[in-house]
Amino acid sequence: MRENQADIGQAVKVYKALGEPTRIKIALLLTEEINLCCSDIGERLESIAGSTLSHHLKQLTDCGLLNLRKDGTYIYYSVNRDIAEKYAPYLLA
Amino acid sequence: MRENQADIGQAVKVYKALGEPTRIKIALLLTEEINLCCSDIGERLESIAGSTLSHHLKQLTDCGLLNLRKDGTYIYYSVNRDIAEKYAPYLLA
DNA sequence: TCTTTGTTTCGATATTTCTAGAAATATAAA
DNA sequence: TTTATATTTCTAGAAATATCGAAACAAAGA
Repeated sequence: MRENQADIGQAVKVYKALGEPTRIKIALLLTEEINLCCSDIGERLESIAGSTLSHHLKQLTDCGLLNLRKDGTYIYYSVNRDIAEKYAPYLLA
Repeated sequence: MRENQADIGQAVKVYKALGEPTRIKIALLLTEEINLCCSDIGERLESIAGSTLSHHLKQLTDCGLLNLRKDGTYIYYSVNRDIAEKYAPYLLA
């Protein structure tokens, strides 16, 4: 097997995160607009419960694809470009 | 939204296919060795039922990531490099 | 034709995932 | 402190997915 088999675990997580319509929309959204917080993202999607959105954002951050920055009550999300370029540059195209 | 939102459907399918350990192993396997048939792939994975393998291969081909070539009783699989490069060049690295 | 080998389909079960509401936590502002 | 807003956690039901064994299908060869 090749050396990149080593981090197949992260690859699976990243692809699993992107293999769901709502989450890939979030990822694409964050490549267009930076500095969106959880509720901003919720407004740009159609009718999604906050708890559901939180669940999706957790998967996207857990796999390393999204960075977060806390600012008071808000949490701002952004795409980790290194991870996106490595696994899914399609997002940045 | 951006123009690449158009084929988000295929992107979701590709990433869903790759977001599972067995399937990403199959994809990586096929970037190393070409001309493997279903049972060859089965031998290189550990204890997987033929029906399960068939199910995984179907998802990988349905999303466009794998090509297949029938030759008599055998079906040989290969990675579709255009699709891999577009969505997951990580596979070819 | 019969047999063997390779692959898929079917049926069933176990597990995972998606989704949302309610409750909890955190921070800021009145 | 009380209130309001932002986000997460808990819980549960519904839907999707993974897995396998058995049966079916397909092609090759004896």
